[in-house]
Amino acid sequence: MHPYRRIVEDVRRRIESGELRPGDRVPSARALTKEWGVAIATATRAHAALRDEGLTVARPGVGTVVAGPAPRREHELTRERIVATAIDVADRLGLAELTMRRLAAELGAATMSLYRYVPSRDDLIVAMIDKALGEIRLPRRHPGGWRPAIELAARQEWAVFQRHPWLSSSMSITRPQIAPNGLRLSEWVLACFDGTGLDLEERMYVQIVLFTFVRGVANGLEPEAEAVRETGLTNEQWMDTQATTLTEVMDTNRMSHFQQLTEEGFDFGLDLVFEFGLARMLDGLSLFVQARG
Amino acid sequence: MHPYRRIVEDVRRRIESGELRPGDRVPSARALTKEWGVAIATATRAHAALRDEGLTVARPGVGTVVAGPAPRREHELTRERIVATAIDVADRLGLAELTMRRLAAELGAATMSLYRYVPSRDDLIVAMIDKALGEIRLPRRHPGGWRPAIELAARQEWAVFQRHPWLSSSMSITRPQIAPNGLRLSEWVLACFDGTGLDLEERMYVQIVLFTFVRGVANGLEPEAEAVRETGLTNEQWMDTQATTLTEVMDTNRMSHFQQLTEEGFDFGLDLVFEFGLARMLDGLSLFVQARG
DNA sequence: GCTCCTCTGCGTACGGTGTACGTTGGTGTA
DNA sequence: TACACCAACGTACACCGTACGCAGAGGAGC
Repeated sequence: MHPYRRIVEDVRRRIESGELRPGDRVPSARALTKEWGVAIATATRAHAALRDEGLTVARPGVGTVVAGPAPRREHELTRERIVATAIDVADRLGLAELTMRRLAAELGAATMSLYRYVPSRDDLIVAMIDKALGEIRLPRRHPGGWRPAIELAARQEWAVFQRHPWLSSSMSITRPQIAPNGLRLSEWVLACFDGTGLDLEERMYVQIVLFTFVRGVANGLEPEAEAVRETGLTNEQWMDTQATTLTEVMDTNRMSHFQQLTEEGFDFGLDLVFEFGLARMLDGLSLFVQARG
Repeated sequence: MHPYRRIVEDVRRRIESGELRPGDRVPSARALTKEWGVAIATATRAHAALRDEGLTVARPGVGTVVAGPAPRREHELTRERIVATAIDVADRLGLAELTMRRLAAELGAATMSLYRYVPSRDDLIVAMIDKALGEIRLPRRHPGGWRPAIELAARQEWAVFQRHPWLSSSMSITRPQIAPNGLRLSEWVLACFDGTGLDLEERMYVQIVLFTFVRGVANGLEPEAEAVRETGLTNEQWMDTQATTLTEVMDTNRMSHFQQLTEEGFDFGLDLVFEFGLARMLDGLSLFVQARG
């Protein structure tokens, strides 16, 4: 048996026994020379044989690696892992606290290592946006006509914005970046109107207006979350602290309606604003679709 | 004649001749001792007499100043002037370029001088918001029923957002700060519905939803302006540069509607989005008001 | 065995930010 | 003369994003 064969069989055994799993690195050529006391040419030949048999894959600059879908290694630095962790940090601490240094610390890596996987902080945020939008799950077929369909889309969007308070403001700051999942969403809404009389341009306006509305309401989410983080106060408690300033302004300007409202007590909630606005919006769109149909 | 009297009469003459105007500083006590060769007690007595006669006002730490409404001095550092200049810079360069150092340079002052008049950059921005909202001019009476009235309000808001592209995103980032001019605006919209069946809480929802919509559309303004500043490209030209990425994504995901749309050419404009959305919104609100009336 | 190129990970340093703190030189007043 | 006050400002700090380049490990080919 050729010496390199012995190496191949040994590696195969270690793969089959589960000692080496997909994605793990097989000993490098130089390591094999030491381990088996062979020349590097032999080691290279073993690598080549392993590759020919489909057991391994050579990744230049990385090493020879066991083939197969690599089960994510725990602490491997990865664009995927970076983006996911960034979203987690932003969800917990707010987008302002998401600094490259903090993110690196969270990942247990050095700051500059991140830049191997992400061109800049801005690009990272775009990636975060896309991933967050990817959470939106829409059925393949549109249920029960256009109205329930786009209502479903709006509610899904709203849910994502609630889970990620930083999302809406990020989307308004960045130029409409090419987020594949954003396009997917748009496409779905455009398709809702198949069978109605709306042409594509009209559908596009509907889609933009609807999304703009949802995002607009969601813009109130981040400050709310941040204030709770910072002061530990709920929205209501904070309102109370501002009440004196508020009444002062109201008094000097004779704002009767406002005054009455605060006296009666007004439980303002973004959720209710969303519900109210969505209902009006859909009503308005209904009239438009009817007129075009 | 007592010596201090001579001083008083001299200052009076200089005020009446217009040599000293309201807001100007009368020579300090120490200056008078040198100028007239008198003791400081005499100079102080002169100051007291001037104050008693209502000609001047003593401002501790500043000096004795000619009474009357001070016509704004040209290069005097003032909260008013700081806020106005800040708005100007933000309009021209964008909010991100509005740094305390740049603002100070623009004002011909040292950076830290600004902090005498403004507690922090965030507070400055709140002041800017209020001042910008103050540009909105609404008639005392509401013209022709609630619908034209709130349409007018929405258009005024839209105009302000267009003049100040930074405004909408700033308002979404800061907590609903107590901006007197914002309250004034809200009050006006609330009053639009006098005579309809809407109670105050319902009006409040209408007001918030309408404003949220306008602000939401306006959120697209700043990135647009910034991109033009940065790259010198118009919105359309920029779209072209992204076209390749776009079509790539579209092709791999089979987005037929989107594809067709870009082939036909779609002239997307925030103005048109605003018009379309506003019309739908008002239609939707009409149904609501009718149902309540 | 040697050279060459690639790839990951990372340390250092730069130019920017908001702003805390303390100093300076003038003021009116007791 | 001593005191409290105030506008203006210079310096310094902590923190930010990130350009640049280095070290080390790997495979490929001669």
